[in-house]
Amino acid sequence: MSQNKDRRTAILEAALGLIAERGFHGTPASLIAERAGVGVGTIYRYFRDKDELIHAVFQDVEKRQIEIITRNYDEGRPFRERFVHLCRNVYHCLMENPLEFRFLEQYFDSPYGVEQRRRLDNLSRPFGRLFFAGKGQQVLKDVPDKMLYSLVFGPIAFSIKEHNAGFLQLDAERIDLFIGALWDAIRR
Amino acid sequence: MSQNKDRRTAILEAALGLIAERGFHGTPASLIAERAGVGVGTIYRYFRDKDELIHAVFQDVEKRQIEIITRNYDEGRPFRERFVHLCRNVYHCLMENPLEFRFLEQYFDSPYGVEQRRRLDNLSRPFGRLFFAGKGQQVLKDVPDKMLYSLVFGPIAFSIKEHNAGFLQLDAERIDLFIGALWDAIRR
DNA sequence: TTTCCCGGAATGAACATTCATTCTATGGTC
DNA sequence: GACCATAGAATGAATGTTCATTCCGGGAAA
Repeated sequence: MSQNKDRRTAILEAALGLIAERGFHGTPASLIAERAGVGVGTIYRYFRDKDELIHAVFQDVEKRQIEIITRNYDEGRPFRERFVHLCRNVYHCLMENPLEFRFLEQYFDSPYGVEQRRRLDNLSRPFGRLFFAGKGQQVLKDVPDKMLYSLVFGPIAFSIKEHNAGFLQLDAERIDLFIGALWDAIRR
Repeated sequence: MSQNKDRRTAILEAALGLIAERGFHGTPASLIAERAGVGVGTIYRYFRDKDELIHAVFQDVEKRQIEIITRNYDEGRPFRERFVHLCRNVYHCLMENPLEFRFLEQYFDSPYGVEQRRRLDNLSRPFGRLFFAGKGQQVLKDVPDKMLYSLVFGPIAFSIKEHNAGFLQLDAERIDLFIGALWDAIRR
């Protein structure tokens, strides 16, 4: 019973790690099976085919991320404070698990993820509410939400890539510096 | 003589288009040959293997982009004006050729492009000089160049993706609105 | 015994790459 | 000009490899 759960999880984790490291190309089912400590055939007991496996990995990752992003989030706090909190959480959860980040990168920019592009909205729903309120209170620039998303997520994703590639050291202080700049970009 | 040039070019263009549309996976050499109006074997006359072809496509695209970005660029103009000019050109050249943009996206976020990540520096060298001057004159935030890059290229890339996916209409006016926000993010 | 789950060898499809052969262009000879 | 010889480019069928997926023998649980 929990054996099932464990195997499935092992396969998902192996796939996540391998795909993050080697891309979709470079990770044959045989490798996934090997790292998961499982026979090749077993993969097909849990997932119809490789595509289904990959989408399952995505959903798994997404679920965890949403959980982290909204952790300790209090809609009652002042506006800027909420923004900083959310951004910190985003940085946190993307930097904490570089594997997940690399997987998401690949996923969204590949045919797999194109259909799911809208799902980004899930990740950013709390931001959506924040932006709505902010525009209403004339705190934020009065531009389409998508523009605000771009101004916030664009730099975050870009900077984490640079960080992971070793070109930019991102410590807590730098991150707050960044978030300050993001705020400057979206504030009225 | 120019026949050679033409064939090579035809192969590069076919590869660019197909990879942009279908990803690295989905484009076998046979398809590239077919679209280029060329025998499969011919590809291997011009490129050692598929990897070399893909890197060649990248270099080709990069060259054209640099040319466009620095077009009509006058280092003598005032600071903010230069910034706006460069940003407009970046938007312009990335939006003008969605195929090239999609190719670059895939390339950079795949094992192919990781080793070339540094090359982004080529694309952004004029920005580098701008940032250096701007920090010296205390016009820009005194943070690492990579942070400034992230604050500028991150939103640009992100917003163009949204545009290409049909979620955000980007006309000249919007673009200038964007560039204004980018400026707010990096200015002191 | 029956049922269910595993592993991993076996299968076949999809590809990248090669290479024997066919073309084409050039220039020398009459 | 007509003819031929040669070099080197182009071709695509053939090859070998790499997978995703299937299948079957074996063993654990019931």
